[in-house]
Amino acid sequence: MLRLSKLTDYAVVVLIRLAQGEAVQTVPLIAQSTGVPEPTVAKVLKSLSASGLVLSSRGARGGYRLAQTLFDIPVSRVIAAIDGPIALTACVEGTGGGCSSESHCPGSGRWNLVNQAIHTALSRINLGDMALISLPNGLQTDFHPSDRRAPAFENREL
Amino acid sequence: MLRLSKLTDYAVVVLIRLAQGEAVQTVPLIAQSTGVPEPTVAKVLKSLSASGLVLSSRGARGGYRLAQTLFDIPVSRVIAAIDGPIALTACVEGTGGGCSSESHCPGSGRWNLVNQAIHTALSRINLGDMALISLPNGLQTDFHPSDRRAPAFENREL
DNA sequence: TCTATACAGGACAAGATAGGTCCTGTTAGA
DNA sequence: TCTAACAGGACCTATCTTGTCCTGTATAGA
Repeated sequence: MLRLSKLTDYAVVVLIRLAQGEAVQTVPLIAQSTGVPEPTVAKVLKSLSASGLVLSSRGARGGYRLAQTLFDIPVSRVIAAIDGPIALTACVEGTGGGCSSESHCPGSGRWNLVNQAIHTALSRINLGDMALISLPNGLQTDFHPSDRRAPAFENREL
Repeated sequence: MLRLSKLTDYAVVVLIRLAQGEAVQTVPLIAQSTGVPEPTVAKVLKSLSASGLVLSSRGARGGYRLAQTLFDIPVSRVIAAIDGPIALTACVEGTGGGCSSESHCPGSGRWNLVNQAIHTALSRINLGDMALISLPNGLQTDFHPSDRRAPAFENREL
């Protein structure tokens, strides 16, 4: 199975949660509302913060908030933030090589075509699309108004 | 990193090898020419045989051969043969559910959009394309003539 | 200035999974 | 009948992911 780490799934849940309710939310609050364990939420948010997807503020009244709207975050960025560069195998340009059977390998660029196709596909889907699909209708109005660009999803084509 | 199993990579190597040289090839022969360990080649070929991508014949003079040309095998079929259905997470329709935090999960169909996009992308790339990219020019004429559909790759668009 | 709050950045252990090996049985050609 | 070669498992090991914990640092408010 083509596998994505659970942490990436959690990251999507957390980001969608951040788009709801208070602008700035703490780790315990997010953990409680999403059901994801608190240390795991913290871990995910650290990665997202390092990638610039969320902004953090320390100290009392601190917490995390989205750096941009869900519709501006392609799925590929979330995956890259948590799992690193999107690449199907170790035999891919840019990952530094080191394949033990490189001499027998009929070409190091074999999977590049596939990687490009997947990256393109993932760049076309944003978290706003995913949130709209996953949320019950009643909750869709719970988005922070500034996080909603009306035409973005209605005329969106995959 | 969005990871594909090594076995899938081996499967592609083995399938491309099967398109070269003798029509029927044994496991030891393929292992020798590809550098992949013999037991691993056997394991991969069993899976490919079960999926109908290769045909097996037992007994002396037996071995494996391609069931169809490389250009008729999309990458998605190889991945499905080795790794099972293409699905990014456990929370996907058709995998039977069982997610422990399903009650908190804001929508089980969240990743379906992404899965569909990836599946579409992978269905558009076939092993013939990959073989042409990965092989040195001198070896490209080493394909079995019947495995080559001239217009297929020259005008192919991703 | 002090204290409580909350993130930052690691280290680490347990469980799951993939990768690889081996064994026995079955089939088919010589 | 013998040998070559695939079929179908079981099984072990190494690696990776997941989840947890600890210590340090920054900030707001009293």
